[in-house]
Amino acid sequence: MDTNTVPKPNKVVLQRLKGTQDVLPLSVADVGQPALSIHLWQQLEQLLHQYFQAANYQEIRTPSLEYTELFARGVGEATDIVTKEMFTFERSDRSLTLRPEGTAGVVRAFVENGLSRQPKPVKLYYCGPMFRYERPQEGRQRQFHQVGLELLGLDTPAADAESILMAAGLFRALGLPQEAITLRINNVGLPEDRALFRDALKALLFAQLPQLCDTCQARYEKNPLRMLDCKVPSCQAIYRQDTVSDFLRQYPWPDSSRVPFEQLLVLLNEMGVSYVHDPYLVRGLDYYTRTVFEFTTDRLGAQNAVCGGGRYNQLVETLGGPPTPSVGWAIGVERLLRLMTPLPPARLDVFVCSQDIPAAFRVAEHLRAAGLRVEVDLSERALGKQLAQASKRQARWALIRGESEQQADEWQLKHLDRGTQQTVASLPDPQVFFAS
RNA sequence: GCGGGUGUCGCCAAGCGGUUAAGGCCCCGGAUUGUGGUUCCGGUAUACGUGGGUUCGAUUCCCAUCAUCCGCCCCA
Repeated sequence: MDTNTVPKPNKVVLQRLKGTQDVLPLSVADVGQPALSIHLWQQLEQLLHQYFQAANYQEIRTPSLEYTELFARGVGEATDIVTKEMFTFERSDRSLTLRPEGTAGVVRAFVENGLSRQPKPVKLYYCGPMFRYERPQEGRQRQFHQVGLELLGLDTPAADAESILMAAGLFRALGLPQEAITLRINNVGLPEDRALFRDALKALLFAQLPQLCDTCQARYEKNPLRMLDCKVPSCQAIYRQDTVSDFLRQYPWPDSSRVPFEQLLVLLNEMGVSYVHDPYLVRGLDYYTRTVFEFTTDRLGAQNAVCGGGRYNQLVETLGGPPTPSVGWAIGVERLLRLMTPLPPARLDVFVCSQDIPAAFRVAEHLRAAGLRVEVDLSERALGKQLAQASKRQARWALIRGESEQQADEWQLKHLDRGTQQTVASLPDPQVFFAS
């Protein structure tokens, strides 16, 4: 470091934090650009609430800030998220963290507010910002958003199936091309069974341990299943050899870990949901039991996961609640938005050009009450200028009032696409005059 | 944390050692003191990311730094 270089006070405080985004409105003319717009966001949100509520899921909103301990215990002490990706700070000798994912907070609220006493299953969904301290790149931000579903209090193949169907159905409802999305699914067993599975896997790989990368060697001790997720080619070569692959595919899981998963696959087949049973699929969060799944796409660059989830039968207990087997998933909203096709935005119906401001406000209120989108020109400029504004804003109609109209208490109604114009009353009938 | 690319007005973008640092879009005004979308004219702006170095002279070359984008890792 060059010690005689004194960094000058800069504009940093006036900039967005790295990895955060402003979501901006786009004008009608801008739509079609790939930029993330508030317009597309609203399109998603509107459909989202309707979609979940149609299946009787209730929205839950939990704080963005929680005690650090919640995530340490909920997500898992050894996970990447907890060890290196959390925004954590100290306040009044408590450690606080901006939530890196949604499930832990939802489960905390479920326990704290006694939702565990409601009839099971409790069906919840959420949508909100999450925070992870990572290097930003395409499809990855430090503040991003997730839509999540949690189905609490039931351990049936049907519950797993519904959660997956809800995700797949949401993609369909949002108009995503089906061929762009792949469902991958796997069984990681119940904890007590997974311990044996893990030991068996370690025994199988023991001989090749020296050939594995450093990360894999560390995972061999701490979290052997995550080894399978390794991207290093030399490691993958080892994991993909027949002995390992056959082991994964043919591992004799006890009935309690195996049967419900097989029933789930039958249900998915029955429902015509296509999936890939990927024995190498493992997930980075510690709380999953038995079913894990992921929806991936090939259209988003390196960040190919759009939805991840699975069953978590012990998390609620871990966080101090009664035994509550549950299943859930989360979708990355920004990634989802990039797969969506924007609808044409609603167009401005009426632009009111007048220097008689009270009359302009009155007619605007009148027409808005009928559901029209109406804007009043506030510039007090010449009518020609105001009309130019009407065009720039791509309004369908302009209501024009100059001196003579003010005398007669009427408006000139101009259809801006056709150029036709007629005289209307001071409060024209929306049904009659703004029909087409 | 580790690689690679890129930084010139709000946006796009020329200049690549000596320029009043082009041009286009947007915005504002005028032609048109009451009628738009076309056209013509004019106008606003702390624009060369920041700090050093080389040089008589740096937007241009070198170094560092910051920001941003893409990739690794990880995840949604």
